[in-house]
Amino acid sequence: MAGTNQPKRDTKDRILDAALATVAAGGLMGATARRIAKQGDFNQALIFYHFGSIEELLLASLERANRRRIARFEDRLKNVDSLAELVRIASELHGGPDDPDSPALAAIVTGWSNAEEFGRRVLATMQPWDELVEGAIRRSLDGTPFAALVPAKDLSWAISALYLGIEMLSRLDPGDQRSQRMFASLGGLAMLAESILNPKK
Amino acid sequence: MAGTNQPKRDTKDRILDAALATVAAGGLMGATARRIAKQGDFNQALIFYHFGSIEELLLASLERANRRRIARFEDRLKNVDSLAELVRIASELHGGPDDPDSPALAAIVTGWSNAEEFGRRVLATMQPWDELVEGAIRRSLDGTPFAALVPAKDLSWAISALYLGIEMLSRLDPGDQRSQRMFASLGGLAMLAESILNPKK
DNA sequence: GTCTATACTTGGATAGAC
DNA sequence: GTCTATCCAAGTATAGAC
Repeated sequence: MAGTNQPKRDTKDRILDAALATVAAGGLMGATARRIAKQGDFNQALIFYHFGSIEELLLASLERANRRRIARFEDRLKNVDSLAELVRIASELHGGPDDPDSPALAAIVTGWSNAEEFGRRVLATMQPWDELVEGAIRRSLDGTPFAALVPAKDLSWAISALYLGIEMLSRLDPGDQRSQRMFASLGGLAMLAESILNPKK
Repeated sequence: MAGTNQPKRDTKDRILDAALATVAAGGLMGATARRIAKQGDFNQALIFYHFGSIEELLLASLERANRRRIARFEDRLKNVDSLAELVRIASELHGGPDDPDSPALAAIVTGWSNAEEFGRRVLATMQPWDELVEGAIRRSLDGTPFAALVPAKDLSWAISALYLGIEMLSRLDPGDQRSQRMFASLGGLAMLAESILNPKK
């Protein structure tokens, strides 16, 4: 496959770029062969010639983008030795405006599209949970030093995110063993944290 | 709309049930009008008569299932006053075998299907991250009481889940303000936890 | 390797009988 | 309110010329 030279200037890369851009713009369901080809200004048939199918193309683009991100972050990650730093890296990874792949990666992994009407209504559905969790957090932290330091709203949002992520991951994972253990550990952690911070109870 | 009586025995409910079941089985992309109708053993045209479109049907089924879950849990949630209990509820919510809606809800929210070949490959893509994070956690917790109590593997899995959830939520959220603040709070939290547990640093 | 043209399939949605 | 039949659009994929 890696011949002596390329005829034009790596068409496969152009296709991969176009796939990512198309997913970023319209979500997974919007990433059709026709639209990807239009986005990258090449012929639709090339996708099948080079990748065989849309699924294969999507996976290939995910894998390439992921390799890039890992290459950019692994040195730092390998030397992290504080939780605060770890959170900072995740934050960069998430919000970095210099990485155009980010939305496409999330879309391929999570599978749903951009924040149109549909997205907003999905979000609205979750709001009552958010409020319930926020109240629970407030009551939980009441009287601990955490109450002043961590806004309950932010923490409840994080918990919503964590919960959704767990649903998603365990859905991709056939066995679903890890989520069970994870919840157990998390429960132990929460209990420990409370006994340290709020022994009065 | 709520007439004096129903002709057969609430067809709309049957359609909603079938939609949920179909999504649970084959993911969002597998939830086509024809398959939903086959699943519920009714006519395809009824979907459009009662709901107008597939999107509307999916949203309606999400909303109904969500209302049910909230009704079942809100009393307990309103009285939670410990983080450990909160985690326990989330765990029940996640793993409860008595709630058949769970996979469908997650699928509608997350948008991608069941753990076929595609899902496994998506998962495989994330494994290197998992390992990097696990290492970071081990080094972070080294020398603290947490090291013995919380398996780094479980914690790293939780962090992967949290991260994906954040990506997903902030994608649904047009403004994307909350994720910024959440990361800030989370960073502060991590720093605080470390200064308490490991003042030697 | 790249293009044009097109075959084939599936899916959303509607018309109109009952 | 439910059924049959069908239209139409969009999508994946392939054949074959260049």
